[in-house]
Amino acid sequence: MAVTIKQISELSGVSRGTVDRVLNGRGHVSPEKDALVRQVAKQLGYQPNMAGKALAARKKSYTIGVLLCSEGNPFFEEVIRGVRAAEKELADFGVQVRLHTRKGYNDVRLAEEMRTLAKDLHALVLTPVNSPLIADEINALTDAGTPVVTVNTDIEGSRRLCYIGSDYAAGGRVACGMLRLLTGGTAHLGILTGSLKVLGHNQRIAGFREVMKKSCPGFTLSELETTEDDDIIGYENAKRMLHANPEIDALFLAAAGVYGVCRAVQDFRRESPPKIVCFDATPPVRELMQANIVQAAIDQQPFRQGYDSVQTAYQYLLTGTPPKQDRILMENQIVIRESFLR
Amino acid sequence: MAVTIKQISELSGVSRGTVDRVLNGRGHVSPEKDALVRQVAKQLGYQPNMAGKALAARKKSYTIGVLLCSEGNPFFEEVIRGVRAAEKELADFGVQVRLHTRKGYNDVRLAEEMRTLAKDLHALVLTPVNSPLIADEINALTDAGTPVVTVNTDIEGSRRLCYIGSDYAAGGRVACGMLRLLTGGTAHLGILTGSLKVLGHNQRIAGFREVMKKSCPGFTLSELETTEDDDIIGYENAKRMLHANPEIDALFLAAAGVYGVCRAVQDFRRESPPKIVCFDATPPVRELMQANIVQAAIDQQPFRQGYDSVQTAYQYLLTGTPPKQDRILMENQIVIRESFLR
DNA sequence: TTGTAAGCGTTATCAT
DNA sequence: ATGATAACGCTTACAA
Repeated sequence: MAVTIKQISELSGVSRGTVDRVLNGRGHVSPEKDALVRQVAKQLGYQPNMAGKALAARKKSYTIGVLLCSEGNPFFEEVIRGVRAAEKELADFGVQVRLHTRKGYNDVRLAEEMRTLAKDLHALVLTPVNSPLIADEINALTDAGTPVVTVNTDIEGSRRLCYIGSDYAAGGRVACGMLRLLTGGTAHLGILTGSLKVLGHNQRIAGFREVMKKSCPGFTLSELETTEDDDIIGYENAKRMLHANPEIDALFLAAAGVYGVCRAVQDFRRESPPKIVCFDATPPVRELMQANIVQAAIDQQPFRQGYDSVQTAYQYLLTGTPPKQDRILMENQIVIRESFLR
Repeated sequence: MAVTIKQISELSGVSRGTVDRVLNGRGHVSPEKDALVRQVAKQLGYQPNMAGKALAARKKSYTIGVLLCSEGNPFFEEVIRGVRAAEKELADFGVQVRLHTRKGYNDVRLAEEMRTLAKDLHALVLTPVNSPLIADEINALTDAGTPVVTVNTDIEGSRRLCYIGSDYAAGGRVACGMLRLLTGGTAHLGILTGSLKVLGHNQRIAGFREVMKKSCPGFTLSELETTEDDDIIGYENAKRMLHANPEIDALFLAAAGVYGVCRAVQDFRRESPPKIVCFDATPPVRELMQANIVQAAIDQQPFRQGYDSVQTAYQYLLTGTPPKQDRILMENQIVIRESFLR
C-alpha cells in the first residue's frame, strides 16, 4: 500500500502539518526537521495521493483563464470543445474557466487583453503571438504567481509553464510521406504555407523538406507561396502559381486557406487535378475530402489540445509541480475520406 | 458548486447513511424515504464525487484479473503496457492486477483457466474465444458477482459488462480507402485474412468490401485466402496466390501473418511489388514499412485497449454502474513510415 | 429501518 | 516553528 503523510509524520516524529509544510514548500520549518522529513519521504518513496489532494482542494476555488486568437478559425472549435470538457470534469473540484476569444495577431492589443483578463485569475491558457512584448507579459504574470500555459503555438524567450500543441516538424514529415505514397514518388510540387513569419509553419516546411531530401528523389519543388491563412489570398496565389507552373501535380498546404486554394484548383485544373495534402480535418476540409479534391489531412487532435491545456494548468495549481515535459506534443494523425464513415 | 450527499440528506431530512443506502442500492430503506431521497437527488442533479469515492475506497482492495490469449502475438505487448500503466495509476486506490497470458484459442482450456484464475478476483478482463462455452463461463462469473470486460475481441451471447477494443468494420473501410489512394483507384486485389472463423476478421473484410463497392469501381478481387494468423502459412498461401494470379498488384492483409506474406512478395514479386496495407504497427510491421514493402498500417491503439479495460473494470467496481456504452471502440489510425521518425 | 461516528489522505486554521 | 483539529465527500461498522 502506498505511503501517506501520516506514515511519514509517525516515522519522523513530527506532526502531519509539518510534513505538509515541508513537502509543499510552505516554509516556517526548522532546517533540521525539514531535512529529516525530506529524507524519510524520499526513503519511503512518497507519492502524494491525488484523491486526497483533490478532495481537500474543493475548499479552494480556482479560476483558469483561456485566451485564444481563434475567431474565424474553425480549427479552434474543437479546441474549445476540449476546454469545455475539462471545465465540466473539473467543476467538481471548484474550477471555473473564463474563456475569451479574439481575432488577429496584434501583439499590443493581445498584451492589453492579457493584462485585463488576468486580473483575478489563478492561471492562464494562451495562444501567444511570437513577440517579445508577449514574452514580457507572460513573464510578468508568471512572476506575479499566475502560471501561463501556451497552447497550439509556442513563444520563444518566455518562462511559460509549458507548451501543449502541435508537433509542427513531425507534421511536415508525415505530410511529405503521404505525398510520397500518393504520387508514387514522382511529383512537381507546389507548397502553400500560411506565413513565413509564423514559426510553426516554417517548422512544417522544414520537416517536409527533410523527408523530401532523404527519401523523395523524384520530387522537385516548383514554387513556394503563402496564403496568409486566408481563403481569398490563398485563391489568388494558388491561381497564379498554377498558371505559372503548369507542371505542378502535387500540393502541400501547410496552413489555413485550404478552401481558397482548392477553389483555384477546381477553377483552373479541373482536368488533371494535383494530389493535395493539408492540415486539420475541419468540416470544410472533410467536405473537400468527400469530393476527392483533398486526398489526406494531417490532424493534430485539437480537442486534446484544449482539454490537456486546462488539465495541465489545474494540475500545476493543485500540486505546484510543473509537468514532466516542457512541451506536450500531439500525434500527427493521417485522416482520409473513409476515416469518417458511419 | 456540485451537489453532495450531505446536502441531499439535509434537504430530505434523513441521515447521510440513508442517502448512501438509497443511492447505491444497498437496501434496508423504507419505500417512502427511498422515493423521497431519489426525488431530491434527481431534482438537484446529484453526481457523485469521484475523489470522495476513491478516497473511501482505499479501505477496500480490489484484485482485477487480466487473461489474454496473447503469447506469440506482438500486438499484445502494447496492450500489456497499457494494463501495467493502469495498474500503476490505480495502485493508489488499492487495486492489484493479476495478469495471465496464454497461447492458442482452445475454448475448453480457456474456460478452465478462467475458473481457476477467477477464484479470488473482483473483476476479469478477458480476450475471449467466440464460443458458447466461454459465454457460459462469463455468465457464471457475472452471476457470481465478478464482472467481465472483453478486450480486443468480443463474444456473442454473453452478459459481459462491455467490450473494449478494435472497430473492425471501420478498420476495413479505412484500409480500402488507403489502397484506393495508393493505387490511384485501379487495382487487382489479393486479400489475406486470418481466419474465416474469427468474427473480427470477417467484419474487416465486410468493411473493406463496403467501400470497395461504393467508391472503387476500378478494383477487382482476384482471390481471398487465409493465413491462420501464422507467418509460415501466410508465406505458403501468399506464394500460391501470387503465382496463380499474376495480375495482383495490391494486397490487403486483414490479420496477422504479415511478415510471412511479405517474405513471399519479396521472394516472388521483387520486380513489380504490390501495394500492401495491413493492420497493427508492431515492430516487425514498422520494419516492413521502413523497407517500403508495406506502405501503410492501420493501428488500433493497443495501449489504450489495455489501459481502458482495466480502468473500466475499476470504475464499475467503484461505482456499480456499467459504462455508458456497451462497446468502447478505438480509432483506426493510419500510420506510414514517416509517422515514426525522430 | 435508521442514525451516528470514524476514517480514507490532504490541507487550512487556529492555538501554542 | 510546531502541533492539534476540523474539513473536503463518501463508505461502513456499529448502535439504536
